[in-house]
Amino acid sequence: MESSTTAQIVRTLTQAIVAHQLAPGAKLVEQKLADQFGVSRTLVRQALLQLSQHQLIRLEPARGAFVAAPSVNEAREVFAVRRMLEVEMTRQFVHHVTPARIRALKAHVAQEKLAVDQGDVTGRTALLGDFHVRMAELMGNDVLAQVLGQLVSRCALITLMYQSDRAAQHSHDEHGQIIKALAAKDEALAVQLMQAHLTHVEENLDFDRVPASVDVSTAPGQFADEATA
Amino acid sequence: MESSTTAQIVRTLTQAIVAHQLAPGAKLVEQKLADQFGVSRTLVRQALLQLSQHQLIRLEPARGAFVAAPSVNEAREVFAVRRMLEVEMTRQFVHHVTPARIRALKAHVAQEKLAVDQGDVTGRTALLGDFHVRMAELMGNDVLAQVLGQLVSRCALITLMYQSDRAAQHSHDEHGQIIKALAAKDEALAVQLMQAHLTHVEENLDFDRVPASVDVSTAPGQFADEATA
DNA sequence: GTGGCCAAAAGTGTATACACTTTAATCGAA
DNA sequence: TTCGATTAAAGTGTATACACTTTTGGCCAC
Repeated sequence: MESSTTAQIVRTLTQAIVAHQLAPGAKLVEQKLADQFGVSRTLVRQALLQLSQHQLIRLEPARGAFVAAPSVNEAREVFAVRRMLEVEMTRQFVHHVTPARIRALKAHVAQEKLAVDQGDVTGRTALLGDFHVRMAELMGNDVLAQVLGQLVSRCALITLMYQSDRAAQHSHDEHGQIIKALAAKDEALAVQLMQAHLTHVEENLDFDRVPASVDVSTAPGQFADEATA
Repeated sequence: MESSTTAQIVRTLTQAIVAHQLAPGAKLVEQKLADQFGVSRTLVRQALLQLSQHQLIRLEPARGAFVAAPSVNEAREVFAVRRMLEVEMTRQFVHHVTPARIRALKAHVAQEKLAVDQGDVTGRTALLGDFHVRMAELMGNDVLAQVLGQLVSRCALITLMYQSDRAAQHSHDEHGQIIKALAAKDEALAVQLMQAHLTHVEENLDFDRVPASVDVSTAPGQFADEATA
């Protein structure tokens, strides 16, 4: 279950950040994290360094690590890049459709449905993002999957900062439609649906909502206390 | 000139790797690097961690750091992703052309010409790659520039491993043509040229050449001795 | 009260120390 | 000689120590 301890810390913190157990802007104090994980600051620092490269935290010299609070502008840029990649990915996917791949996507969307229906915000957000990464993996391009994975992580943070609540179900539905178009090998439709899907996700972000307004106290996770800084 | 020491080490090592002063597969021993840079292993380890995330080195647990030797398959994947991004980027660039931007690109290509004419392999490779990153920057999408920057770094390593010598001039020429098409706001032509350009770069890679055959001893750089391991 | 200065506390940045793993070298037996 | 085992050397992984920076809290002057 655990690979290199550092990787485990990165995973845990990533989840905590993406799930908003750690609020954007919250400070991450090395010694406190070290105590929580039962390791020395050395490993925590390694983890923080990686998280900063994933753009999930900001590292200010001599001041510390702070959970990233992506700007509206940055959000738009991330989505622009995703559109570039995913529209083309969808186009190519149509020509590499196999029954097994369609099955894999359907299985994934089934998981999404579970999370959405149960109101599992954390799992839901992760799964909705992973759908896109899964497509990349199924196309057999690991580099694409990796790049997309990074972008989707950043989107998760952005989404949770700005997304209005009812958008999840909508995203889930659109994934289903996309799969149908892929299965039918309808390139034009699939591309158009993916394009629209990404646009919807972006448009549904409510950039007027003040980021700081997200309520942390309702998520009594492992790190809730940390987020109050 | 130097920001955080670690970043400086990353830059220096990146250059050394991309310029083949450190041969693919060469082992990087932490203490030796620490001595060379006049710092402790702590900072070297931070740098190595970052380089591994950039896919420029492989980090094998308890065994050490080794300069990456990208496989043919990985090379193709990287180029596939670049094509996805850059074709679309080119398409959009046409609609955002300004005289200043065209001038900036021309200035860059002028630098390329200098490096190519002088036979400056290191500078040449860096500049030929940076052309694409520059386009992203000029479009004002920092996220795109960052993602592309990573991919281009990996390409530099790949290119230097596999690229036949005469390809640099060709790439340089194609950059010039692309700029012309952009200046003329000819979307179809610009896209087609970029598409062709990336295909050429990829096709010109000679995957039959044994990677280990690159000659390190002719590059008497700061780290030439390291590369013999 | 308010603003600014000084000192103590908290926290980060880097180096060092030490345990553990891998690698190599040496020696003995077949 | 060659193979295998044993042991020393080299190297990595993690913790700790300590210097330096930032933050905080209190005190005094105004």
